[in-house]
Amino acid sequence: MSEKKVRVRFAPSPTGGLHLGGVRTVLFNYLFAKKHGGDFVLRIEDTDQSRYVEGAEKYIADCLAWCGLIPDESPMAGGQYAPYRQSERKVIYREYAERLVSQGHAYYAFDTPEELDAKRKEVPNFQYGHTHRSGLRNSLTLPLQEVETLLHNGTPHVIRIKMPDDETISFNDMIRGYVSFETGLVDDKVLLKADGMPTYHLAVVVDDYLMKISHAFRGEEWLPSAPVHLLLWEYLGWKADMPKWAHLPLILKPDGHGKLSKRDGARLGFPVYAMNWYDAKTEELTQGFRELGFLPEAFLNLLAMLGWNDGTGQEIFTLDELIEKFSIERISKAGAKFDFEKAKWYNAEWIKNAPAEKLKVKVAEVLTAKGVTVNKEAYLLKIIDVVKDRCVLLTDFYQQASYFFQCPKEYDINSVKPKWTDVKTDFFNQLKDTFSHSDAFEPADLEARFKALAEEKGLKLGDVMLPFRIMLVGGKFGPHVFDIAALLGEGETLKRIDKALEAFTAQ
RNA sequence: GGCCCGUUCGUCUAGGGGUUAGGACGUUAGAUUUUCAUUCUAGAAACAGGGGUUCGAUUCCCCUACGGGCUACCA
Repeated sequence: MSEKKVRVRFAPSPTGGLHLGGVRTVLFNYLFAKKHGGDFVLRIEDTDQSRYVEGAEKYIADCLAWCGLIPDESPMAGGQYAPYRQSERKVIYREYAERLVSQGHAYYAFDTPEELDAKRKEVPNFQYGHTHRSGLRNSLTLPLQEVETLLHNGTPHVIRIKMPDDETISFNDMIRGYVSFETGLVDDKVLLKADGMPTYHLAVVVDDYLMKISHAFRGEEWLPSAPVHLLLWEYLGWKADMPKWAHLPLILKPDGHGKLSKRDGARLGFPVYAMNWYDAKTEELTQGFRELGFLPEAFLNLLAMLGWNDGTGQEIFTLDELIEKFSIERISKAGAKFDFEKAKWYNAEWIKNAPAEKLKVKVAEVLTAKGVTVNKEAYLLKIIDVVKDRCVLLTDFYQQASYFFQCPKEYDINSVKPKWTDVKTDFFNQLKDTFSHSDAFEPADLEARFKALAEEKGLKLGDVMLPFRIMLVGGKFGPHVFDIAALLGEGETLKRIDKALEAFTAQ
């Protein structure tokens, strides 16, 4: 059993955008698989046709691609255990459901949803289980003849598992340790729906078996239905092949309580989905981490730290390091509240530590998207190096770098105009002359000339430094002014002084 | 309501029978930077409560409280 090849799966249902909790589940699956030389498969659980959303499947694949978590097998890439879309495996499930019925572990139930709704209203704490199933319309209560007639006539029905009245079922969760349940308290879950599609409960067991899944990671919200799955593995005769379970702690809302949801992002002003998600039905766009300006490396890094650490205090990890150091034993049990401030810190760290070469394509995209023309790569690289320390998000490069490519359109005029004097006008006019005599146009030389002139004019350095910055940048931010001037070059610097002077001295 | 899971600074967490309970984010105060950011230094800040077990519990056990999840022909 221990020689069994590691195979894990991420099994989302294509119902909308991919939540950060989902990406974390992918990550942990992926890390575990890669660490053990195993396979990572993507399986689409589209058994609920009413919830199917067009485009969601491609979106999920795109998210994984952006993150660099590429499945070894998937509906798109195919694989030995295809198909990987449950809707395309529909015929498979019925056979196993029927097998369970014939073995007495499951039964046909003919109650309509309406009847059950009524029952739930009428009976407090109603459960379709050993306490109530004897009073309902199913193959356990109806005469054999009638069941056969109903079936023969194509009467809509479901197949439900028959939970034992009084058994204790337990297992060893890789994260939580020993967990146990009383079967009498769990209801007879539907296995096969009236439309012939399996529910998650049946499909997950059948497919995990057929696809030889060795370890199953999923959110903690699945823990209560684990006994159903355990029983199914047993009844189907596959117990020896059952994957090891790992129920991941949930990602919670930063404020208040409960699972983090898409709505929280909108409410609190941060993304929850990996990438932008456009809902055609509601015409609603939900912003993603990618579009907000996160690096995929940072996104993965911060997700990994939500519920896992390597015990050393290290917080910045590359994907390769995560693969190397990942271990299930170090996953925490408690849910984690999502902290967007810390998320931004991770991104800032990744931007700060990335070589300009790695950032150039993304930065160029940010700038061009805003209408800034970027054509000289060597220049772009220098600019990135000089401003990346002040960017938290990739989109910050617009504000931090665009003035290197175009003259500021607006000036922080309030910071200069009230204190403007003719002496200053005079100073800057002469500065142009001094600067044009600088041979190299290097920061140190420019600074020396600037200082000498200020002294000559009897101006305090502080009185002209800030105006000079605003002339070149437009606002009170950016690297050292003389570095900026040098990067801009003589022509552009003089031009900007002129242009700003006009604005500063206008009535 | 029932069942299941959980509980160390505001947040993410390390630790684990005897510690000044450590780190990070955020925050506060300084230093550097004649802008902003980075960087650096310092500070405030936590073992939910009650019972056991023990010479000694934050650590082990039980209870309570609190939090979360599930309770669909959704996943």
